[in-house]
Amino acid sequence: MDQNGKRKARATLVEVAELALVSKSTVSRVINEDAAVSEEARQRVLDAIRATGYRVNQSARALVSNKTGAIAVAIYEQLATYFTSSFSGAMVTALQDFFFERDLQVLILPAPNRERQKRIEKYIYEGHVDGAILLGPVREDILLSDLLSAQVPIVVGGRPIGSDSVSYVDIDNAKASELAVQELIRSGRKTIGFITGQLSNASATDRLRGYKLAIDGSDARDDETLIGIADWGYESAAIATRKLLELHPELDAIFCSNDLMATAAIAVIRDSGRKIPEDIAVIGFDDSPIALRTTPQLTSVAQSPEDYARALGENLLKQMSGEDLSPKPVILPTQIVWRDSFKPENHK
Amino acid sequence: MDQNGKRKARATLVEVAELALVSKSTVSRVINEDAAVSEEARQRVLDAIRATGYRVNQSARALVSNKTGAIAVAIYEQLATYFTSSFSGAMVTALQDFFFERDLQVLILPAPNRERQKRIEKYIYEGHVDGAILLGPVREDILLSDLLSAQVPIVVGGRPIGSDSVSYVDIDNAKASELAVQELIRSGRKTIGFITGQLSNASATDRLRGYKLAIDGSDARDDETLIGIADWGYESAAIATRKLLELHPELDAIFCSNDLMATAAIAVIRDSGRKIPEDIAVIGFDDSPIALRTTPQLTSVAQSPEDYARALGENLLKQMSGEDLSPKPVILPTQIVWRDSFKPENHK
DNA sequence: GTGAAAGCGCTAACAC
DNA sequence: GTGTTAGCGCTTTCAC
Repeated sequence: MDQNGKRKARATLVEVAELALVSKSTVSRVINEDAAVSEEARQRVLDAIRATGYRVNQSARALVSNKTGAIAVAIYEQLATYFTSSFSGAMVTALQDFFFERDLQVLILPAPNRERQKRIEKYIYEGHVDGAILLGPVREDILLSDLLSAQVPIVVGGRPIGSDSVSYVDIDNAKASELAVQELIRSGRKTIGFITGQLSNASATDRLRGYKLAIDGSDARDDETLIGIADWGYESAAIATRKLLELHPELDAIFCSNDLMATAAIAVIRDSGRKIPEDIAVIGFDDSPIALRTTPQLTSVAQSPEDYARALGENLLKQMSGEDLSPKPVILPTQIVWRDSFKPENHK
Repeated sequence: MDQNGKRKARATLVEVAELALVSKSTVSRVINEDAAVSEEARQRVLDAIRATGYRVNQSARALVSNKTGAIAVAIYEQLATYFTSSFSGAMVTALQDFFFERDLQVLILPAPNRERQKRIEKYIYEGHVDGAILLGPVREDILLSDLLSAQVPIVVGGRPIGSDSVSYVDIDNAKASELAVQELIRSGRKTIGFITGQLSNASATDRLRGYKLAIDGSDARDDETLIGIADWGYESAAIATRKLLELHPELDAIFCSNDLMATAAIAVIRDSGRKIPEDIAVIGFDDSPIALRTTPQLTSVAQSPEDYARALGENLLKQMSGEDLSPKPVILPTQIVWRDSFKPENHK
């Protein structure tokens, strides 16, 4: 069998059947724990499988059953960058748990740029997977192209900019942001800075919108220069905070679009000799573990990674079962987790 | 076609062929840019593909061609944890680049625990992918089970503990570590601490071995309590360093098994009021970007993520082509990148 | 409870 | 250049 050093060919169903003295139908039944098979035949088949080292050929199975048993989780960003947010990390882990329990394999597909995104979309619609979850800054123009017309079950995490022809799960970013800023205003803060992440991202624009809404309906200072633009990362947020402090020495609160940026803000504020929350109150977004590691600990707007993952998973499963094909958004609630960087009672 | 609201069935080769008035062979040729096809026929086929929205069925193609066009990169660790090391992040990115250029799709498979590892190994040997790269703390007993007997092309990143029946790529951890410690000794340091990562990991044990080798052949203090055990992370390394400083106030150097832990060591040393490198020299491992962000900047033992990725990729490709099936290690060289936390001229 | 037979959608000889 | 044909390895009716 192995005459000239070649790799031994993989055993097939037929070979197992021959060795077990049954038909390949019976072998198939045993493998799939399907219909009733006599215990005797079952044992013979199991032995033959062991003897031949048989493994099912997934391509063949997928061809006939039209199922691959795999789910793509495409991440439209550099992986290392994506996983710096601990919300993302926890969420992807929860996603894996969700599908693991349902016997589906999660494939993480990194799509850091346009070229790769195209390739991954091709990978998805050519039938390597039964469905896909798209994470990160997904843009409509990229999405709509081939993926939607291919009718593959798809759910996006976070509302894709400008798109309403695809299912997505998101939190009410604008509302969450508005509520947080309102709390700052209620405590008597008047000059409230805002540090935003990249505005190519829908959640960034929504959180910014919420901030503006809260400011608009109040007596707090309304000034475009109170908005610092960063990129979700530490460095850029530190720079933005420094600039804010220079421009507005009377600043008495900062709301940040994520916790990592709030960490930077806290460091810069403390370096400047100001006290938190007495002089400047700080609120972050995501309630990630780093919110516990700052001094003082960070008040943050929370979303549950587990709930988020479950919402994504269930939506996808529904589409995969053909139950519910109309695109629909799922909006998840948030709440503020109060810590020392700002509490409602910290009046100014 | 879409009578009762059902999803429109996907077009097949035959339908395209009928519409284009050619045989399915010709359609196949056009799709695969294969043999010569008359320009006229080619256009008709292309039009028909567009008209029908045809997409190749990967399962069918894989069944007959015995190729999936995908490579698994299994990560035997929590993804978020794995990507905290910037070497890992850069390496995986380089790996993606490597395979992208060769038209192979990289699938990241997170295998944080035994249960998942089993599932992923099954996924691999059932033929979803053409080959696999295993990263993280891979253990022999897990590996050898089914994967090797299934004869799937496999390369491991980092020598798996106790295994020699699988190809792997690694740096010469022991040698690299020994050289770094020898430099410390040569500069006159006598009480050299070592902070190790989890010893379940082969590179951790090798780096520790190199440290011991260097100490053994020298007049530096040989004392088990100079070895601090941490888990590659910041917190545990900070604790280990503090303990080291308490136990050995005369400590004049610390060598850390990775840069993140060296960062922690630096912070603790500076907190204690000691100067780097005057009082205590510090060397890290990996030359990751954080080595540039410490004060002082960190001297570190370097391995190139790109070279590492290329070595993994080429080894795997060789196995996939059937060229080279014998398991063999590839050992990559390292060098010390000198920065301010220690230089050869910083004599004690 | 079991087997025979059809066929999933594609590629790859092999003729013409 | 193009069509015909024979499978790839599996699941799944449908008889028995």
